[in-house]
Amino acid sequence: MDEERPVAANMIRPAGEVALDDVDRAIVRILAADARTPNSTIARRVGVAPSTCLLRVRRLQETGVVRGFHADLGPEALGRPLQALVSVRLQSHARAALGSFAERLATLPGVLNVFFLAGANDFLVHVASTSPEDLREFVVRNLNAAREVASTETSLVFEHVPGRGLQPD
Amino acid sequence: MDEERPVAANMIRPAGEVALDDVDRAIVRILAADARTPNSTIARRVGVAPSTCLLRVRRLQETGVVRGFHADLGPEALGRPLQALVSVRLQSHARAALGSFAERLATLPGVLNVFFLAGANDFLVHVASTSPEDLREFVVRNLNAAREVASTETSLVFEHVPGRGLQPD
DNA sequence: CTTGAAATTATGATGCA
DNA sequence: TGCATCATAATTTCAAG
Repeated sequence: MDEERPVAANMIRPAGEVALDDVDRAIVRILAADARTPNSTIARRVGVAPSTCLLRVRRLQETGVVRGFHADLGPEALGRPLQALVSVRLQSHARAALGSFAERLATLPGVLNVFFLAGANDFLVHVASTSPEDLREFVVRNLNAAREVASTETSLVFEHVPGRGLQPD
Repeated sequence: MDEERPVAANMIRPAGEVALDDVDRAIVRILAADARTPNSTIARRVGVAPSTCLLRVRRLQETGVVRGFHADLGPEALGRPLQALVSVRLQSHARAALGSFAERLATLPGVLNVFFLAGANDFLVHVASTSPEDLREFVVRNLNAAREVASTETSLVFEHVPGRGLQPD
């Protein structure tokens, strides 16, 4: 009696800014801090009825304010204590295949983010590795060995400080 | 009768890798995909009793495999459609204040991440802005104007592809 | 690890401003 | 339109086996 949750059948395209009132903003803040907070608790904290709160949360999802809820995993506990940012410069003729190349990168184990960068005409790969050897092999095998890649530059991440992010005031 | 949830009184420091069995890995995958999946649904999908599943989830939190659950917010819907990565190089004498400087940066609206980079002896700020003017003002006011900062280099993010991340096979 | 039962929560229908 | 109340189904949670 549950199986697949439709989540949001008619998702509004995240084209423009969505108007939020104080209740919406409070809900967003709570869900950003702890996505598993029960609906009834959110309702009480923001001062509305649970049914109203449920409607608000669903609307926030439908309007693209909330795109999803995810567990935040600990890299060290999962055996990937070493993070790096790898800046990649492509061959000037290989720009066409950029999309599919990055898509493939994004599916590799340990790849946290891929950023396409405008301006420098290259991209940045954020990766978590099990060891320095693993990192080196990742860069050599998946980046340097690719025909599309002209050069790479690897920077070790000494510390990662999550910002306050997108939370509304 | 709920108020503050203690979450994990005796949190194990994320010093080393944690051994996971198939059930743990399946739970992690489900929570990474949708952190609001009901415990009973997780239990059925991974093939254990709900009470067992609840214990597993709590252990995953205590051991640092799961650090938290967060709503994924849409930058466009929240009025910050423009993302950038700003590489910052510090004055060679200002390294001591690096920590507090980055801490302060991380609390500014729109700052998604701050990465301390070893090797290049500088750091990278991932920021979401409301407009090009807003981005420019952010860089000038919070970075260039700081005494500690020697130089910055801003790259616009053309597209952000989330990787498969840390999910176990 | 499971069963089972009590407390808590989610959710939709309905009525009110 | 937006919200609250209420009733019912589902879930969480813990004690025992």
